[in-house]
Amino acid sequence: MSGSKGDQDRPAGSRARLIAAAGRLFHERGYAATGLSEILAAAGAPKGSLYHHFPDGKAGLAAAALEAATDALEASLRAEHERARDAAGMIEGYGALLAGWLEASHFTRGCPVATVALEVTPGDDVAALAVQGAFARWRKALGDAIRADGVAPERAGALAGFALSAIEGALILARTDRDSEPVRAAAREVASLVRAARP
Amino acid sequence: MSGSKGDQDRPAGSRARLIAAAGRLFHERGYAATGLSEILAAAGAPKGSLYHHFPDGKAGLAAAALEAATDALEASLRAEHERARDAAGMIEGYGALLAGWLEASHFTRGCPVATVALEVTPGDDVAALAVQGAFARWRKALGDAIRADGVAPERAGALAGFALSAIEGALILARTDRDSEPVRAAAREVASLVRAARP
DNA sequence: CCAAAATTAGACCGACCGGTCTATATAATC
DNA sequence: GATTATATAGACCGGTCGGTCTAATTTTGG
Repeated sequence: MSGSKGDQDRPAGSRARLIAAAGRLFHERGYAATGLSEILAAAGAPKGSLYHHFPDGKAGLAAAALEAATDALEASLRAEHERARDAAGMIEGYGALLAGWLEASHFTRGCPVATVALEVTPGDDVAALAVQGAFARWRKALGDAIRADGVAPERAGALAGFALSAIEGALILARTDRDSEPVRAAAREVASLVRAARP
Repeated sequence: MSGSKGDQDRPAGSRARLIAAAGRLFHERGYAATGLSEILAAAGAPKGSLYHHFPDGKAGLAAAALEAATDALEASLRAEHERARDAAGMIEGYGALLAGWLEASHFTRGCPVATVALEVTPGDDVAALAVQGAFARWRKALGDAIRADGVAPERAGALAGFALSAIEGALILARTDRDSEPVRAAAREVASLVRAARP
């Protein structure tokens, strides 16, 4: 093969196509509402491939898709931090980015993790951990950036959590109202709080 | 019967029991993940009753459950406004209320509307409208309270939307982390913003 | 008391669910 | 080129899905 194992080749291995298709469908419709047959059809793969690459079936595929989405979003967040000078600018820029993605998907894709997060039931340990981990990583990335601005660690942690809350919530409202303004507004409000917390 | 049509009697008519059971299950697990058979079993009603009271089946039942939940939450919000003196106090009190409910349900019930909101697909017009309406009503209730404090209407509207975003997002994080602190924290942050906006 | 309406009851339906399994094809390794 | 992993392919399974339909029962109104 042209790439190393785990990389997605341009013609795309079926494993990568399955993750991509599952990610998109879970993102838009949710976990329970998405059938394996839809995923298979979207990925152009037979069932055998799915259970070869993901012995745990739908749940394993979801875990992989969740992790991929988390990686991508965390990378975007950190990239946005490098682009902007400070944490406040990062947050505003990230809000704009998310708002743009939401519009581009015609308001069908908000936060890929939240969709699954609300379907997790006590007992779904794998999914619960994946979702928890995703939020924890974003919170850490946000906290790192805010602390780098000289904000007191305790206040920085609180602001990171609050920023995450506000943006997650705004994504839901924006998706529902088919209007990305709430996301940009939330980012602006939070950025303003972060600026006020700087020494 | 002891009550007028539409009221839920104490022994409870099957219509009311269906709405209650559906509300609870959709709230905890989501729409797609909840089967009719579970709802029927929880309500102790046969299928005939469901399709008699809700000719549109699962979707109609969900709409009714969503409306009931919205009514209850809006009433709580307005009651909290009467209890507290001002909008900021109302928001903090409401955050505490939501946090308490989340804990009481062992972190299985966050926002009943958000769960369904994220499963709505373009074409689900009834559900989309119900969800949109729920958020709009809460936003209005929040805005009314903030305006009553003398905050400029434009700023009050923005703060109401932001408050809703923050609390909705916090409910997701709190449910995921099994820790209600994000909800109280979000309410505190928003309340502080509202106080700062007063004349 | 009886007819009419409202409600309950659940058997039944085709479609689809996620998952298993065997057979085949394609690559990698010797 | 033979052998062994790796991956593809899809028929097939029991179970459950949401929904329909007929019959029995209860309640209501005259």
